[in-house]
Amino acid sequence: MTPARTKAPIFDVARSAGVSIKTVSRVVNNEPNVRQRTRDKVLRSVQELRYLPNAAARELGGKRSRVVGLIYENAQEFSYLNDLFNGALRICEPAGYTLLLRPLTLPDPEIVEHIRQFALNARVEGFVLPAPLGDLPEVSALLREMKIPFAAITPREPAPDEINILCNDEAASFSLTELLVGQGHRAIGFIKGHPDHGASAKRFAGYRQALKKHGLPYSARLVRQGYFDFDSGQAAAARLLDLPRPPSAILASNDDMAAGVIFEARGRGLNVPGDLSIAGFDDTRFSSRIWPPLTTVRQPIIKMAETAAGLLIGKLDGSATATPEAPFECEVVIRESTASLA
Amino acid sequence: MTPARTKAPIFDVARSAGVSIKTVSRVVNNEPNVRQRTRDKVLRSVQELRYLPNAAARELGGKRSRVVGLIYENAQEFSYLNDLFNGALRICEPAGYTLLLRPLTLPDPEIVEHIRQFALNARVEGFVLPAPLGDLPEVSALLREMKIPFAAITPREPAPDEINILCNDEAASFSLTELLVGQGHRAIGFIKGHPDHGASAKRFAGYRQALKKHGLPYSARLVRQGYFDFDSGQAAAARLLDLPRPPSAILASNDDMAAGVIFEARGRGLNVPGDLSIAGFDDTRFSSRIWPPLTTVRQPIIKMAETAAGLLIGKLDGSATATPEAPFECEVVIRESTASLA
DNA sequence: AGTTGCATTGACAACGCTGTCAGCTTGCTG
DNA sequence: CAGCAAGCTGACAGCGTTGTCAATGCAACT
Repeated sequence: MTPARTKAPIFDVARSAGVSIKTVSRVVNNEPNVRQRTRDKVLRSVQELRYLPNAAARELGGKRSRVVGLIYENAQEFSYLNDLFNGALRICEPAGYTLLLRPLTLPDPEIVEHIRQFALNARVEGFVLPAPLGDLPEVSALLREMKIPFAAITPREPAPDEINILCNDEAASFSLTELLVGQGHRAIGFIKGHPDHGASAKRFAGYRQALKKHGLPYSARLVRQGYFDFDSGQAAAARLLDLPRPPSAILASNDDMAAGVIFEARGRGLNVPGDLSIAGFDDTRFSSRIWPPLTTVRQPIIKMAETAAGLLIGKLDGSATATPEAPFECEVVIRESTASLA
Repeated sequence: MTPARTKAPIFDVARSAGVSIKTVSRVVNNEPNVRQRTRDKVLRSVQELRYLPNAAARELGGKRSRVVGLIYENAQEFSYLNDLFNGALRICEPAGYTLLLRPLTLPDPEIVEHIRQFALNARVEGFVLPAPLGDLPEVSALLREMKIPFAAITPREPAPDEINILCNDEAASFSLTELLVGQGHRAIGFIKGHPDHGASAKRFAGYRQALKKHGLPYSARLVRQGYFDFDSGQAAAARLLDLPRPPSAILASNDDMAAGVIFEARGRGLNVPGDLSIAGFDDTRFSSRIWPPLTTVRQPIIKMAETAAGLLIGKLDGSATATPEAPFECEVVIRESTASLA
């Protein structure tokens, strides 16, 4: 008894549409050189039979895995990662791409090997590189060597031939500083972000420019290095508040550090914003939920991730459109952690 | 000119080891019936040539995709998701499985269709179902229909033939309540969690039991329904604090809601813990970073996820070991949001 | 009508594994 | 020492696509 197997799904579609499997393949992959009438016929059969191409066979036959990798620093703010993932997924899924996540613990002396293994194992065709990964020279060198294109999100220095997603951190920082100046603050402390992140330098630059514009003196005393984490924010705040003439406002380069500043301030019995105004960056999930709710800057991360994934997929699909893309706009969110100087 | 192609990687290994490709396949897949000497020879060649099996070919030939799906409610606490993912990944990766994430927005009338599509597209072989997904009957029905095994994490009602990862929420809630009682609190408010989550009922039960044990009257006035989110916590707190004789302590069924309670308390000028003690559940990233740091309960989520993934893979690989698995232990973390009644 | 050239289509061989099954070895048993 | 079962190994046929290339159709030309 010969089993009445129907060879493969694609055969069924081909038979039902009265064409060859190759033509079905062409239609499914949106290739040119198929008459409209034929295309319609095939499409109808595809729908009718709920045909779903077998990804494994596709990859084996066609050398394309349709896998996009998103590698990230595991210490990153979760809400940032979540937005990143959701944004990228929103583009990848409908485009028929699989989005694969891979956390990395930095610093990692073997990062190159880790990424290489991941790329090989998962047959990653293109990477989304959120900060600070886009700034690690060994990483971009590896990807270039492996000929895997990538989209860097807010890298410090945009790589010339790659996709870069930027946002106007500097302008946002400028605005935030101006806000504090407008509230009468004269001694404004600043906590820098992690030096490996592209955003850190930009945020600092915006701060300095705003001071300059308003004729306020820049004082290195009022600037401390932080590392984007809560503890470093708290430590930096402690040192700023220990100053003989402490600042009346502190600008932290992200919300985690700003939360650390609030923590430290409250620990000292200081009233926020009465005694000390505090602002951060990123508009984290908890920014609006700690007390007092944090004045901060919101990046359109979801949109940025969508754009990154979209451009990357465009490149992979060959429908390229290289892109200078204007930087994305950040938005200052004013809440209750900042107030006019009494 | 015939290109001197070496057929396929596995051929090279076979040649180098002086065996057939089938034997290489056996060794790589850890199948039985290979002499130790042969196995060693092959393994040596594998290492030497850095052989990496082609996943697509493997899937096409063998009908196994080695993909584990992790679907989750997008509104979940990020740190919870992060732990979940990292835990599961820690097991999947070395085992040669790919872990695929898929957020779901609940409630979703088309959830079944969404999961079906995901399972089909990604050829998912097994699912990890964190709460509350393990409790949706349509979801488990679908997976059973598709014959896809799953591991449910803290489901309300463990499914008989599936893998269930539990933890002793009830005991932890009991301890937490006892702690407050021990601090002299007599009127202890309770904010329930989302009714769809298995943990909610257990946490509530632990609270009641502790009251009972210590001879404190149970009062429905002091219990409010919440939904695990900040806002519902704040709203519930508002109603509890509006009571003619408000509680001196509030136990919220998770940290997000506890943060809402703190927020509400501070908004009313109440001193925490001086005027009101507050405790939560989950030991979220921010639990220790808000002011005051939160007394809470920590679940070993990473371990739970590891176990879930491990058991699931065991089932998929056929090296099953069905598992009654004792529930995991939660740990009460005492911080500064709770204090003795003055 | 015969040509030319391009658009359209199909036949068929990969792609790199695993499953099946038959064949060869071993080690025991009687 | 034949006989047999169990252990081990390899040949070969898929698996469901896509790439290649040859064949065909068709319109616009001579």
